[in-house]
Amino acid sequence: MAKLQPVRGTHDLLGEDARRHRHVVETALATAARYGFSEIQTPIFEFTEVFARTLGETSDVVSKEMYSFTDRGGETITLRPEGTAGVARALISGGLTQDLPLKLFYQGPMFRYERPQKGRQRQFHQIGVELLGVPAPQADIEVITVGADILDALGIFDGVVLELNTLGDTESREAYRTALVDYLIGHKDGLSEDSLRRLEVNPLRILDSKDEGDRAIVANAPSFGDYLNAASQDFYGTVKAGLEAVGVPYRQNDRLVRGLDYYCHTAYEFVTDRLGAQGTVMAGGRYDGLVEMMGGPSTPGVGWAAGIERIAMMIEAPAAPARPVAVIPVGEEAAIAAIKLSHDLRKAGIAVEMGYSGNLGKRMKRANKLGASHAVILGETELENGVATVRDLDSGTQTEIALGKIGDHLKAEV
RNA sequence: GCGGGUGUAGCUCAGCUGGUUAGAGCGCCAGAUUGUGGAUCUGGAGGUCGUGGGUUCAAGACCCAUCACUCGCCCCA
Repeated sequence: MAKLQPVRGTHDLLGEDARRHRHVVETALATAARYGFSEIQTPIFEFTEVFARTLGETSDVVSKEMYSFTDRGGETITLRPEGTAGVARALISGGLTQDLPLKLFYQGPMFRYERPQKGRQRQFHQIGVELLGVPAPQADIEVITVGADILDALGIFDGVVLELNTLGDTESREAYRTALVDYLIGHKDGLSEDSLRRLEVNPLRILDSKDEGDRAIVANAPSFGDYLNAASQDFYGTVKAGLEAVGVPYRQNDRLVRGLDYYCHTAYEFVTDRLGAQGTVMAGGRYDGLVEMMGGPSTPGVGWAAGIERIAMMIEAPAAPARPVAVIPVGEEAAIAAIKLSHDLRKAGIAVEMGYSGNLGKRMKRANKLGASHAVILGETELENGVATVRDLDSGTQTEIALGKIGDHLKAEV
């Protein structure tokens, strides 16, 4: 470390960036609240097992991207790489299965040891929702709809496309998986190196390979739709009908898959072409097997997560904070009076800036730079008369106003 | 983890085929203006040219390594 610098893939957030970030979180939380979601904050670290068990030992996230360490008590701990596992753990350990159905919203930092890129950092932030305890497709519809509504509230819905697919129930998925592997083994010679590896680990993933050779083979592969049993078809049909009813457009994407075993039925992603290689803005699916896999009672669930940084890059800049009023003392005597006046005005709900040094000219200059709407000048002559000079910095006009009435005057002006 | 690009002041960048004291604009500080800002003018601060090696009489420029950012792959939000 030659120079003091932030750890690779981490960033400081300030000014407009911080405002964008906050705006995403607040908009999402407020929107989700209208759908009955309430916030849950789970710890930033969990026992490593929580993630290893749920994400699968073979997944990239678990096998090479986790920030894991042994703490001073000898426990194996991992900084959370995603939010669902922690929520599922909380459901089990907190006995929340008594309160089903549950609609939870979360937000916060996640950690993955990945190569940083635009829209991909090692510490990144997600918002997400989980709807637990509802086996019916109405839950899927509601979860996708709240996501769409959030993107709409953030003004980026027109920059995004909802891609939708179904993985069917376990029976359908196993049947398809077998058929797909049989087919792919027959074309083994033409598959890319990556896909040969996927064939072992996660064959469904080959469906969305970007390799041209793979694509040619995949084009003639058996179709998932042919392997869906009646129940799975019904389920998916209801989800689609629901989305149509609420007017959320979607694009069927047969190649959209989820790697992990506990995913079933609905899989979806809101994607964009505005962020380069990082096209996925919000993604999720149904995970009926997850809670049981973690050792809890069989509990269906559906949810999504979205990258705050990615969304923050897409939205319009949020409104800047309200313009402050600059309180300017002139001379020693006025200093304390100015502190009191500032305090009173702030108590009255007005944003006040009062510099720490400088003469009137310098303070005026600073007030201008801060974008102050008014300067409230408090000098000896004003003090004697119990007034302050209130100058409108846009028009340049100024009047003397009694100290007790300044708050009201300023509020009336704005 | 793999492949490509970039790295000069707080910011955006210039710096010719290596040549002597590294520049501009914006921003910052100060003064013109010791109770009145925005404009203008004047002056000033700020750079081990990402870092470490190497080649050369001479390196910001060339070579190697390394760090960071960036684009794509992998994976994913």
